[in-house]
Amino acid sequence: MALADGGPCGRPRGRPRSTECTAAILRATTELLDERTYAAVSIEDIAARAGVSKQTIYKWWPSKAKLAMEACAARAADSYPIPDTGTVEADLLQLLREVFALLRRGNSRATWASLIAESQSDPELAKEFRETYVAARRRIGATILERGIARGELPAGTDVEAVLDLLYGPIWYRMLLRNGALDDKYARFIVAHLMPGLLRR
Amino acid sequence: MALADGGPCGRPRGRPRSTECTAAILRATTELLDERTYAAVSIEDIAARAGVSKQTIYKWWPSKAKLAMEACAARAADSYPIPDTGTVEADLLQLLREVFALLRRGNSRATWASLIAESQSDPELAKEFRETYVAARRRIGATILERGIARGELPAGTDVEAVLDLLYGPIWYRMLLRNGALDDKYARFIVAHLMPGLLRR
Amino acid sequence: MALADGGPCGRPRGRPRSTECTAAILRATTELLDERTYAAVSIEDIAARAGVSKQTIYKWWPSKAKLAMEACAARAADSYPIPDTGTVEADLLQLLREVFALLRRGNSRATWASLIAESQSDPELAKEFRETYVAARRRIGATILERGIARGELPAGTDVEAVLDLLYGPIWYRMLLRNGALDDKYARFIVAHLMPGLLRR
Amino acid sequence: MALADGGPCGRPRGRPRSTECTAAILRATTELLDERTYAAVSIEDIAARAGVSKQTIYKWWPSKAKLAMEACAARAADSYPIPDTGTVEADLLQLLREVFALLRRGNSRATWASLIAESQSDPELAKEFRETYVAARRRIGATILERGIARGELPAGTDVEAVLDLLYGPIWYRMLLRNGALDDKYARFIVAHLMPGLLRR
DNA sequence: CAATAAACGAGACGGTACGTCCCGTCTTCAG
DNA sequence: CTGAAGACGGGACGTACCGTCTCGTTTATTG
Repeated sequence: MALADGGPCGRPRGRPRSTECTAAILRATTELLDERTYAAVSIEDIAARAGVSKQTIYKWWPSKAKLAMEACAARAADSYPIPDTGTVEADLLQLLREVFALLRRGNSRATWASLIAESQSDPELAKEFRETYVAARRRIGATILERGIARGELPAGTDVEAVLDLLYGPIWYRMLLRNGALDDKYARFIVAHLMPGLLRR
Repeated sequence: MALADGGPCGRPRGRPRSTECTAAILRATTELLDERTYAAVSIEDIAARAGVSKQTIYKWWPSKAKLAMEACAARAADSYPIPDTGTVEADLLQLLREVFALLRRGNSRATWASLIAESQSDPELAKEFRETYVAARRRIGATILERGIARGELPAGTDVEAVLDLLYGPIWYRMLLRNGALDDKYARFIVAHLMPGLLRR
Repeated sequence: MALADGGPCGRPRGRPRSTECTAAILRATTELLDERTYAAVSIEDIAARAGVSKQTIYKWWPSKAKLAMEACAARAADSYPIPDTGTVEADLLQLLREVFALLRRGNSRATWASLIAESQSDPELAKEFRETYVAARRRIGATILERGIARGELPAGTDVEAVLDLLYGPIWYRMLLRNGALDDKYARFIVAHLMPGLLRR
Repeated sequence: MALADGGPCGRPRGRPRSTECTAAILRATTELLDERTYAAVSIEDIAARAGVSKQTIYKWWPSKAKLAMEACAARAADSYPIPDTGTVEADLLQLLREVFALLRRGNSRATWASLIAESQSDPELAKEFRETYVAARRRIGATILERGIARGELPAGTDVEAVLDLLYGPIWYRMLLRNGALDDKYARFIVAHLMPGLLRR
């Protein structure tokens, strides 16, 4: 029991993975993605910027997409807490504002868009994208809605998953297809139009 | 006026553009996009399949993306009429059903997704995408909403553009990020939850 | 007759192969092989020096070895005539002198050595090497010997092929294993010691 | 004596493990060189086969070539005695037969060829090759010739070194450039044609 | 009915990045 | 301290397409 704790196969052998390397690679990736579009960033560019050999990158990441995803996600690591103001409406509004703020950092918006695209032709990537990043954000929305149901604010039969699609959909739509503003006005509009359909009649 | 009819600068000289060629290229593109992912289809593949030289493709289309977009759009050419049942709710429902049906044809869904991705790093493409294809669909929704306003079903101050974001957003969201079903149930869910926020209080 | 002359399959289609390219590649190869060792010359170096893309090289030559062989052989293209002085001894002496002179040009000696090595692990290359370059030189020696036999200078039963091995062997030996001088003295020594074993008793 | 011989795990304070290592590395090298061409064997392959880390190899051998040379030479370690039959002709014949026999073992022939090639671009290796392996074999031939001179069979002024070139040259020539048989017939031919030029007139 | 001009097939070409292989060096840990 | 395990920087490999560029051929219109 105590021993098994150490990992799957005991002590690591050989030279340990360099944390500096990992950091340099992620940093270089983030920088380059902020400077240019995803498509214009090559693995060779990243290697050069990070002062690392290509092989080291290929050793730890299977593709540019996975690397970009990780680099992009690291930015959102200092995760915001789940809003809890007392009403579903205020909670959702705050949630949207935080999401918008995140997407405004650097080139995140365009990068995420490219990753979504990439994931259309890479099922493995799509899976990770959905299960790790999309799911994480949905869980926050789900918590808010479930609290609303528990509180009696929303009806018991609410289809939480589907409501989340209505909540998040408009964000990605503007971001990907319309190149529209993700601002406070839009956040308020979404919530204002969603609430009447949600509340107990 | 009468002269302008022939084209921008008089009569065409030389050998006219081969319609067979154009058709063969579009057909080959459609076929290949149905067989593989967008990323796995190269211009050289298309040329080979169409029995055409690369140059001929480059002559008429600036990029694989534009070509794919045209091939994909041709599928929706036999365009549905704007629904007009008498109520906004029924109109919107029918609209969504028609959109869903289109996206189920062949590999359209994945291809559109890839094009959206591509357009993130190609402003020219993004512009065309937005102005031609997205706008065309939005106009239908806008017409429905405006009729509702005229009819007094919806309040006069309705922000039509923003409402359309709420309407179309959830579709693309499921399609791109969730890989979820675009079925009748979803169409009804969207409309049902949207209406309370729209109707005159 | 007149038509068949044009080639195996009529007119060549598409853009014709650039003779400038071919020349530039061979020139670059020769230059680089004179500057450095065979092992230190990469296809990428050659491409860079020739101002040509790697692909163009790979299109026409299957390997660095074949390219080097061709470049090296081009140097000996202005081929010397078969000596014909009247005696086998004088003919062979002149032959050796000419061979030595060729091997002294640029870095030929080291390059041929590397090609011989390479051909040990590349049967295709070995075949070409033997059939094209080695055979061409042996043919000259064979002619000299056969004239000697016809003239009655050498016995009728002389094993020409084996004698050629005795003639050429010592050259390559000095060149490859001993790094010894290929000078006039050596040429005379070889011939002087070979003749007694050859002449009619 | 008997105890020390015992094996790898006899004495706790016994011989250092390095001899086992050395043996394993040489064995692996020999095996791999017999299975594939020199070029197709990498240091990493050898390390893997020997169950040894790369570093251990680099610690003792500066290059794959040196290692291969040693492994290849080890095969000839059970060195044949210098022939001494009474006549130069018979001695040389026996010498050639023994050399041929050695070169027929495993892949020796191809490996030596590759080493010769490698030595063209590695002066350090060339030096060792010449001074250690080539010289060792030449010394045997030299001894035979010098005995012949002492015996009065060969003239006093014989240029031993140059004669050795005539003797060994044809071997390597067949081996490297002609891929021809190294058989008894060839041995007899070489000696038979060499002798008339050597013997006192 | 030429002459002209564009469309077209074929394919060579310069270029960029790919993902892989192996080199030789390094860093850590076990015995 | 030796040696295994293996991470790392580096450099070349051979490949895949890109988009451009000649060519020769085909198919219209125009003088």
